[in-house]
Amino acid sequence: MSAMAAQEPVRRPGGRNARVRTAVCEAVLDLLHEADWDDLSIAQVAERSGVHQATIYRRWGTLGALVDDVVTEQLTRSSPVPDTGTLRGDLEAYAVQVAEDVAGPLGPVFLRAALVGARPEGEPSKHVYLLERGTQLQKMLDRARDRGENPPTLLELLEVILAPLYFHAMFFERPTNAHHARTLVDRLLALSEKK
Amino acid sequence: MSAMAAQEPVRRPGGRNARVRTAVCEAVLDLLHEADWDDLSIAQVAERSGVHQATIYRRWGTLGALVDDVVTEQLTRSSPVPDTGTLRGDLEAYAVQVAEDVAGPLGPVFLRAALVGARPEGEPSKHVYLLERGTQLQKMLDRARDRGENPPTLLELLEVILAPLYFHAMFFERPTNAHHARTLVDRLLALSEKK
DNA sequence: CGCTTAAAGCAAGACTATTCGCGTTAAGAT
DNA sequence: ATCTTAACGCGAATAGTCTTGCTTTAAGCG
Repeated sequence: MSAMAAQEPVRRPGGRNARVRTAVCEAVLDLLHEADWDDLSIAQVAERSGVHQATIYRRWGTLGALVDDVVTEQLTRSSPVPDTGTLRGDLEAYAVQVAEDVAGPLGPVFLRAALVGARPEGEPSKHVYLLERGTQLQKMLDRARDRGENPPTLLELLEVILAPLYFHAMFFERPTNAHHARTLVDRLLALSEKK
Repeated sequence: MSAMAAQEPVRRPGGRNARVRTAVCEAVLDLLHEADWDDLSIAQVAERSGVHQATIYRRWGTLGALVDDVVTEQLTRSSPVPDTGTLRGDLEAYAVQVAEDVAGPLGPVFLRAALVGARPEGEPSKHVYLLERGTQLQKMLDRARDRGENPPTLLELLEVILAPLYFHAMFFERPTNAHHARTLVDRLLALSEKK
């Protein structure tokens, strides 16, 4: 559950930067597993993490920005883009991975965070996260092309696989499962073949 | 912009029910057009609508529930399910409609509302809205089948058309347009043909 | 037309969330 | 080892949100 170890002697200037960050992140994740975003408060995070409220306000500003930061980092670290040797293999591994993420407790939180325009500065924003991920996925598709396979475009991948998985997480009680993920992969590959 | 006229002599018991509701709804929509959800407050809605804060708190409880209520009603009243005589025609009309809705100022708000578990009681919830809409769409598909066409399933429709449109609204700056909507319809029909 | 009653208005007060000034701590540099 | 400084901890001040008791209004009804 708590995947981030304290990386003691790091970070740039003045303060005991990193320690605070990991403590806060852990607290947020913990609390998010115990209750909804709506039940979360900065006061709560402060208490749980042992970091003073004022510090959290100073570093993140709002609850939205904090959650966004934490959740994005968490998801980014979790799923590496697969490289199984076949397009189908890659796609299935990726789809199942996403399905799991999105079905987990952080799934809805992540989606909601994407809709909250609350980043400290003009910083990152969901789009950049998506772009980074997009770049990796593009490489995956390129590999397939290099092998002589006939991969879909990145946009098709996003629309046919990612979008439905997110959609389920938003509107259906039981979001997704591996079988569903595989159905989506079939659909995407069928599209590519047709062309 | 303000689509709801005051329906004076209606509603059930005691109070001057309807007048207040429409005033509040209008205020919320106005304010939502002017700024983000995050900048919205109940105090603001009270001032703009001329309805007292306490009244709003008593009737809706939270900002989330209020926005959810207003936005859902708004979207529900807007788009009727089309009946053009052909499956393709229906699908295109529907897709373009949704694309417009979701690209408008209320699009992101609606999506966000779907992720906020803030309904007064255990009442409606997004799912019911979706179900209602789903029923209508199912009828549309049934009509196509009765005409001898080969329509997709409702789930396929949702996944191939609705999900990508929502996805774009969430993660891309320029959400969608009619052309994109038509591409999605093509994709869906291609899937049906294959089977 | 005059009751009954649910819902609205109002204002005070409780409760939270957010900001601020100031003293303290420790990371990185000399 | 000492110095510098950004970031932290703390408590108090401020601002904003939400609740509550009481009074008033008007919809529906006899």
